[in-house]
Amino acid sequence: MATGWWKMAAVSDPLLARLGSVVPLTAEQGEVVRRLQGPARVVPARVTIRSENDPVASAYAIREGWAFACKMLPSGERQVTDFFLPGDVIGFGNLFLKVADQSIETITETELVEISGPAVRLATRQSPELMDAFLSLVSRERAKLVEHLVDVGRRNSVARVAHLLLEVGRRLELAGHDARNGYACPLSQYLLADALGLTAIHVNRVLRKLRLAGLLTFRHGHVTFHDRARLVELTGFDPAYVDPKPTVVALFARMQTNGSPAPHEAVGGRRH
Amino acid sequence: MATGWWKMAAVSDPLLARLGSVVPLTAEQGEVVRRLQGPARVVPARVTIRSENDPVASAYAIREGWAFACKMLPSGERQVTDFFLPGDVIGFGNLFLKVADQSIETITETELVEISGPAVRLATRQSPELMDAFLSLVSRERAKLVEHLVDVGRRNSVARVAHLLLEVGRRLELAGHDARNGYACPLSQYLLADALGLTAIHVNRVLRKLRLAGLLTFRHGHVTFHDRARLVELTGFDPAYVDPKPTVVALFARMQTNGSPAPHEAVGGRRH
DNA sequence: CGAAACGTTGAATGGTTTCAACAAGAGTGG
DNA sequence: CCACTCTTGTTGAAACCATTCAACGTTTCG
Repeated sequence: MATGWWKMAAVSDPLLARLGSVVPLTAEQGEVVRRLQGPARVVPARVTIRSENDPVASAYAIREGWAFACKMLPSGERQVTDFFLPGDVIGFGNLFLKVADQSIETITETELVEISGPAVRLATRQSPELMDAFLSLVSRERAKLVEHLVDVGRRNSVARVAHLLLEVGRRLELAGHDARNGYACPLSQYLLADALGLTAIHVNRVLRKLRLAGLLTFRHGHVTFHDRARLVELTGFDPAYVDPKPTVVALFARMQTNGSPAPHEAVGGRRH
Repeated sequence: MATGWWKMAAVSDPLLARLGSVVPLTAEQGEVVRRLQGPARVVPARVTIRSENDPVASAYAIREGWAFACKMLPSGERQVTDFFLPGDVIGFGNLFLKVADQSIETITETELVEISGPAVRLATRQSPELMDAFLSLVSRERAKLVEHLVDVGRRNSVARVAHLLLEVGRRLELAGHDARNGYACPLSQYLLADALGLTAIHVNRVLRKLRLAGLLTFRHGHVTFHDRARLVELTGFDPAYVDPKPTVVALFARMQTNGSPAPHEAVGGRRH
């Protein structure tokens, strides 16, 4: 962390914060969550934390720094599937696979906490609330993936780049950083390219276009939004899929007390 | 089902089959699984079973027919995120979101069973084995999504189309159909295009190219593989992500009996 | 039969990549 | 501290791939 320009305030317990944002947890449950985690560990930049096909025994919480998940193709190309920001909890979706289907690598120096998979499994069995919170995180991971697929499949390169930078900004805001008008961003144009299905060269040109259009500037590791309204319009960015929603738990609870465990309403008949 | 040419033998209980392929279930647990499901219902082709932003109260199992999940963009374009085949269980990944993040529509006439979300939730709380099986299905959904993202982001159009057709073939095989050399396939070129981030017109040209290259033929609703080896080489297709693996359960069980609930091994130090 | 969805083809256009080259910044070791 | 290297950023020109527009054939279904 020689330069440290991208450094941000570390959350004391990211996992607890994330789970708690979904379901209110008692002090006792908070203690259980704390015990799922190993000691904090500092990993240098550009280190592979876990490789594809490695056995999966843990998830991770990032207290500080940036990382990403990717998959390599036989041809040597790579597809970045997700970026991980300070405060993010990662790898829950892999926890029930025998081997990891993606690698995880650090971008900057990163302080992370290992979360024991088996311990998570035990805890969720003992506490339904924890299971709900846990499943919520998995759902969020999935929702991000779906949005990413839409991005790559059906948006043009300008909207693609802008959309990703808006998403990252929104996620930083949710983690308590002020990213409304911009943020420090250690993502290289190569990483952006591999996430968005473009070449780094083209990402460069797209960034120039965005800059000349007065929409946003991404230079020297800093993203600045110049015209948020037009950016949102251009990309169709809707932060719903990253914002922490109260889970469906409330709904479930209501249904149970109504004594109607299996409602089979008629299937809709809309035609397209 | 006027023509019925694509009709296939319906599985008696797809949900039970899928869960059972992951974790061995007792007769008692099988009975619980059976009670999660509503009556079978036949839905015509081209019907929206569930729309984006609808509240999520159930998942579905397809006894027969094909369906797909998609997301619409403000521009009116759509991104197909997954196809659902006979025997597939769908929508588990959405079960813990408040509202659906994707629509689900039938392609052919479809016979499906509704699976009550609240009932699933209760069942998984009472039976750890069911929870494992349930989480495994969610993981598989996620793995398919990741592979799809790689497809759209980093494969050329020819490999993209071929890869999707290989995947569908493999999934049909796993469901007990003989699809080694080909299969009946009701997917239109428009659907393929919206799944793969291409235009229908271009999909048409790509299919011609594949046909002329002697690799595969997709015409009149039937896919035929002419040179599987070269197709696999061309696409880098590795069915691991669709094949039902024994869950990580065995591993977990071993760790628990070792009395080591939270192993925090050193993080790997590989550099890229 | 007629309508609607799906498939097919050509020609022109435009977006993206490729290749090649060079500039700028960050980190390393003498 | 400077020279060196490595990574990242930047630009131009040519080649390529995919889309668009427009038209027509085919199949399916009411």
